[in-house]
Amino acid sequence: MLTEERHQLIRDQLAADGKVLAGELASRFGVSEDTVRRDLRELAKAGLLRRVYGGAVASAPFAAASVSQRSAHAVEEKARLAKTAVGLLVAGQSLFIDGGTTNEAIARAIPRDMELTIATNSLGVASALVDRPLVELIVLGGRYVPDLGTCVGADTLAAVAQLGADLFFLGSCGLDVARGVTAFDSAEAEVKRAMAKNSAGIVIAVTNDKLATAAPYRVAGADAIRHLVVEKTAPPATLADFQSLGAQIHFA
Amino acid sequence: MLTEERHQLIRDQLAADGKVLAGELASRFGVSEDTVRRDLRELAKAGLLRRVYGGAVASAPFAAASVSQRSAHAVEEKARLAKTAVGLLVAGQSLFIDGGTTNEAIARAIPRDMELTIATNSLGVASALVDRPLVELIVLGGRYVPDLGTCVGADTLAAVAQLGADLFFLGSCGLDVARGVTAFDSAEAEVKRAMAKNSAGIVIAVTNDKLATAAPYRVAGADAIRHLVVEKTAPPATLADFQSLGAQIHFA
DNA sequence: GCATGTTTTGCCTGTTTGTGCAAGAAATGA
DNA sequence: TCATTTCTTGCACAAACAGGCAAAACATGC
Repeated sequence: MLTEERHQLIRDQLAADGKVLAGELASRFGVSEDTVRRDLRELAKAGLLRRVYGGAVASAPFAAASVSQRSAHAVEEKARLAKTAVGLLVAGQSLFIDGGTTNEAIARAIPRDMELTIATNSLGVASALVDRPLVELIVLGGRYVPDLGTCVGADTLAAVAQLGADLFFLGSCGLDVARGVTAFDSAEAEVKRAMAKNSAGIVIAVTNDKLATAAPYRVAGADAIRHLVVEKTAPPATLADFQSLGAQIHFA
Repeated sequence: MLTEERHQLIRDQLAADGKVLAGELASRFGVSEDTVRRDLRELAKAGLLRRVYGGAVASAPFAAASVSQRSAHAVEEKARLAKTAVGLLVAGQSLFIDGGTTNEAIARAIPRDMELTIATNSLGVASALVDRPLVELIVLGGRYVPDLGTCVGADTLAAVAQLGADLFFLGSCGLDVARGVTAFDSAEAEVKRAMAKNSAGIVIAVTNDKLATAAPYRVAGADAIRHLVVEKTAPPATLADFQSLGAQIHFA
């Protein structure tokens, strides 16, 4: 049996059942589980499936961008980043928080006994804050975009324009020294720019996979970042670049 | 069975039923309750559900403290009212839906295959609609009031003023023939009035305990009600009064 | 044919991850 | 209050994992 042949059969079963088991494939193909694991690893690297313990599942192409699907990814890391990020907060501050799973983790990590004013266009962030009695929550309405989990558009921009904040927790889609902070969506980037304009400092918390990557729409230059919260394992060279542009680095 | 698979099934049931029981899941998956508890703990950590004693519930704003206390009340009745209320909808319509547990039940009851434009100031309603791909959702932002589960204030009013709707699902606090539709909160009443003004017809769905009661702030006269959805056990005399003022009565 | 280098595969190594069990803590309901 | 259920924590075991290694199959050049 050819390697290519196995790959095709794996993809077929994945399309039919939505999942495959490593052991099952091994006995079906008459090869060792190690070989199957290698196959799965390769296919995962090509983005054709998502590897999980015991096998693999279909890498939902449509829902990949959707917030609900993403949030299962790198939960631990994001929780650690969130914990460090909330350490930057001072009681009484006012914040902008936009969308993204990292920002939702930050919202959940905000201590219940801290008095804050928080404006957000993310329903996920808003939900996380509804039962915080000391948080004055301002919802930035507008047209809701399911893929982003946030509100965007003219209404959102108008609402942002009327507010100011001490800190802006910017959910970054891509972060690169040269290209700055970038987003995948034009309307989303516009809202982020408005928030950045009306806040005194920008805080960005990112997992390693966002570092040194860029998306089409520019939000702000790398020099606009006041605080950068990263994992301990982040590449030091990249961090040094951001630091030289004025960003304060915080390790989670 | 893959861990990932269990997580997905848990989320599916959560989306369908709004709750899951640890013991039930364990026997359904053929694993120990400890494993299910670990699954639930992980999903809760990712913010995908809210852990409760005995299982888990959907992590939506309607699980917030103030609202959840109410939502435990008369769940069955409200689900029936909701089912009848969505029967009034026609594909392509635009709606205002404001807060309240009954309106949240209505939002959940909206069929997934119906195309609608829905504007709401309730986070509970909004989160119930986020995964309806055919619903164009407009969030009416503003200052969030935890006790109400809705946004109110000048920003909300400004957003409402820019929109119009075919129907307005008015979450009523009190409903009396003489005093009309009334609310407990001044700012809340103001938003309701704005929505009523910009919509072609008002729909009110109420449980019996709201009938023939009144709250301090007046929203609209009883003659403004186009559709009134009530329980089968509602007092006929009261209903006759509303009917004589032009309301169409629908029994759940 | 022969030698060389590459690819694929299976096996072995230690490590990680998921699972069930048991004991103690916490929450619930009478 | 007490009894029961549910939950968390620590532990042990098995399954699954990545990486290194060597044998076999294959291609390439002489």
